[in-house]
Amino acid sequence: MNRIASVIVDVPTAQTDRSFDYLIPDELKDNLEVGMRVIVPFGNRQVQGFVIAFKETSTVSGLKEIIEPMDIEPVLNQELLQLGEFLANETLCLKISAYQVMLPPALKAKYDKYITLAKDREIGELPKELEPLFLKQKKVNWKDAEKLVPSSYLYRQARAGLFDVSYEIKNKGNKKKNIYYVPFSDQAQFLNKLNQLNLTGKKQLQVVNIYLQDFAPHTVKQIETKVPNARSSLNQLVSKGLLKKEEYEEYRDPYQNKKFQETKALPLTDEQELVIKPILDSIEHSTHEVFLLHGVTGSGKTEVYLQSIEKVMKNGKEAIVLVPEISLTPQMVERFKGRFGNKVAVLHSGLSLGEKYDEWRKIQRKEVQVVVGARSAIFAPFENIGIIIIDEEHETSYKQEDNPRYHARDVAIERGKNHHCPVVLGSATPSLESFARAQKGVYHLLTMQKRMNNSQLPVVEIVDMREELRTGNRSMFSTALLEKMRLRLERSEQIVLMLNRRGYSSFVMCRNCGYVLKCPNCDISLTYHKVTDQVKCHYCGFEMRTPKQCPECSSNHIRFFGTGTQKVEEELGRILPEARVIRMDVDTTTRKGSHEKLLTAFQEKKADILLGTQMIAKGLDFPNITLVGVLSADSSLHIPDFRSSERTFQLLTQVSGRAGRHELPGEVIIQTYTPEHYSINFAKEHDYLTFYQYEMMIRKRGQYPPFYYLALINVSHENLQYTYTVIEKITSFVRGQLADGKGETLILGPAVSPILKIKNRYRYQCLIKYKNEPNLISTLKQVLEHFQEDQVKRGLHISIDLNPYSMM
DNA sequence: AGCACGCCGACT
DNA sequence: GTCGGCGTGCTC
Repeated sequence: MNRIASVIVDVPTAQTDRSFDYLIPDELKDNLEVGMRVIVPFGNRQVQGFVIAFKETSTVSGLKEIIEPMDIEPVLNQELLQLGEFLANETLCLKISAYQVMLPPALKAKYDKYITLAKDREIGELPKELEPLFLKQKKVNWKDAEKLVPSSYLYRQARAGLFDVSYEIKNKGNKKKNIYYVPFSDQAQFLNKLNQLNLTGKKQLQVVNIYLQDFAPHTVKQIETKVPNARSSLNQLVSKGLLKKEEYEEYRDPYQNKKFQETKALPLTDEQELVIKPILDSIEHSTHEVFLLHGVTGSGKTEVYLQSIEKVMKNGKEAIVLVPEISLTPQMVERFKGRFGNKVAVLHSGLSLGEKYDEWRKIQRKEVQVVVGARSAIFAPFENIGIIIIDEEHETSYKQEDNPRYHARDVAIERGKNHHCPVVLGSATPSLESFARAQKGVYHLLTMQKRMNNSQLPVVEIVDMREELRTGNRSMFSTALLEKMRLRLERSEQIVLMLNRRGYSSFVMCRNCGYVLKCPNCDISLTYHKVTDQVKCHYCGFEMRTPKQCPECSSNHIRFFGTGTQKVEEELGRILPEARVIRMDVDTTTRKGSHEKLLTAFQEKKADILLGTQMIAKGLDFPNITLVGVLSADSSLHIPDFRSSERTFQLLTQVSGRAGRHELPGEVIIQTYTPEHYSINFAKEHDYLTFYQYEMMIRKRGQYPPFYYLALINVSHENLQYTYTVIEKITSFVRGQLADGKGETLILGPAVSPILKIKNRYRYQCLIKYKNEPNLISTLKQVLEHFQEDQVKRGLHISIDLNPYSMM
């Protein structure tokens, strides 16, 4: 019984996207579980795989045996295995990719290829170049050998029998282990043994004294702080049987050096009471329900989350909290750690591979009950989830932009169903999709309209920059904004300035011939970065020295147009020299922890102005901010994407919410060249509902979500002609399979992607709009299958995104 | 993905 | 005739 295991192998292709059966060797029978990773023979090599099921018979004869398990306990539980199937179906990804995405990256298999000299062959038979390598070690990394001789030679000689080739799976995420010296047995026996031994060594006695005091495990390092060079004495005590050596797994705790202020549950406002009641009911009765918590900025959503989680923990269950890119909001971590202490694991992209692995292990070992994290934390391997919370549910970072292209919200709801628990989506500006569902009664809508501390929403003023230009103000600051900034500086209150464009200028043009510097790899103009005197491409990372002469006409009238954060910083230094400015954008926050450092500095009032891109719009809660300035609301408005109005509204509302959250009242200035735009005007009024209704009307007219579902097929290749041929074939195939025009399905394309070329690849797309299309998934799978070969051999990329969030 | 098998052209 | 090019198909 159970002699056979079904395994999904780590070979990411469509042809191998199914299970393969393997015999379980007798010695593994009791130690192998579903959900473990194993190493299996596949073809003539070894690969990693996931055991997804056991069975007694197989339709395949001549099964091979599993070589060995990689885990002591399963890394995926039953629910996650099933969730993988769900992901593969819903996002058209390979099963193996679905499973990989659920694990911390440290557990992803990496293979190394090695060659060894075959038996009865001599080193002398090797070419001279390889000799030193083989003299040093028996097993030589293929990549190292490849650097010295052509790989064709290696292949030929391997076939001819000079080398044996082997594969080794290297496990990146090594557990951080420490060796501890532990007193042998219990205290009585320890003393007993000590008396028998009659120790003479001075150092040994010193060491024993330490153990007599605390009777606890110590590392060599710890002992050596009291007894220098104690290593050999410790080892002697081990050989005498008084101590024993043990390896303990040690966690790298990224927050270990930080003190968290302990907090208690705060009394809830009437609104909060009203809102939390149905959530607590759902927790109590273990019913799955999706709540949309719509609360204005500063209305105290977090306290509702915290107290819901408290209830869940009291019931002995676990909680998952998703926060958009958490490193952005250390304040959030603080609140959770402060309330729940070491019961919280934190997972986000700012951690190292090892740190992520350690946090994940705490979850796996049930040492924590709460996980706070970015998107992928939705796969936390809990087994008894009592609530899932997604804060800032409208954030686009919850959608993963490469395979598997999943949305954390969908996964959360699926897991909520599995665990019969509530899912809470919170936002001041819910996505249209979610709010529409709440309106239809699919989600349970909960509303909070008042700010805590009785503070008022800030007064928002729109400044027409065309008017400014007419009155002769050519600076990037309107008179109104500048005046209000001066006032804040006088009163030593703080200012937040947002400009959604990094770098110095947005494009570089020759005034003589009109030539604009473009990226050689992408269809995008280059951005000037003054600090390094370089021009950079923000899509592929291309950078070069700024040319002194125009590459087209050789004139030296090269000028910089448009405004980025760097230029604003420079300008601020000129017009408000007394102001201390912190600039925060991708360029100043790449280093680990730099983000937090900048924010802390601002919090400690070491600066008057925080200037940044949209990354400063979220989550900041500093009482001293009384002015928010949006330098140009237009940059996010004119992106060719049907969601650009929604994003602009969300961004403006979020950033406005940074002002006047506490005692001091806040003010917001929005500068724009299109002051009549509805996104800007409804944001000014803090009127989500009217914005929602207006935008819904536009979506209905444009046949966009939430009225239609979308599927986007994107094709890219180095050759323009070939790319077009492929997308044309795909589009006409899809037209034939789906009810184009007949039912409520519309197929648009082929069309050029909004950015024709990125990283030297031309891009075309086809957009499918549908309401109910039972053939969709199978049709798209056929597309992928049909072009599978071209993808491998000709370097064609086809991506299919169901419910895309970026049309680029 | 990685590898064997197998069918065609250019050489000892 | 044979070596080696890379198109095709398979991996429990």
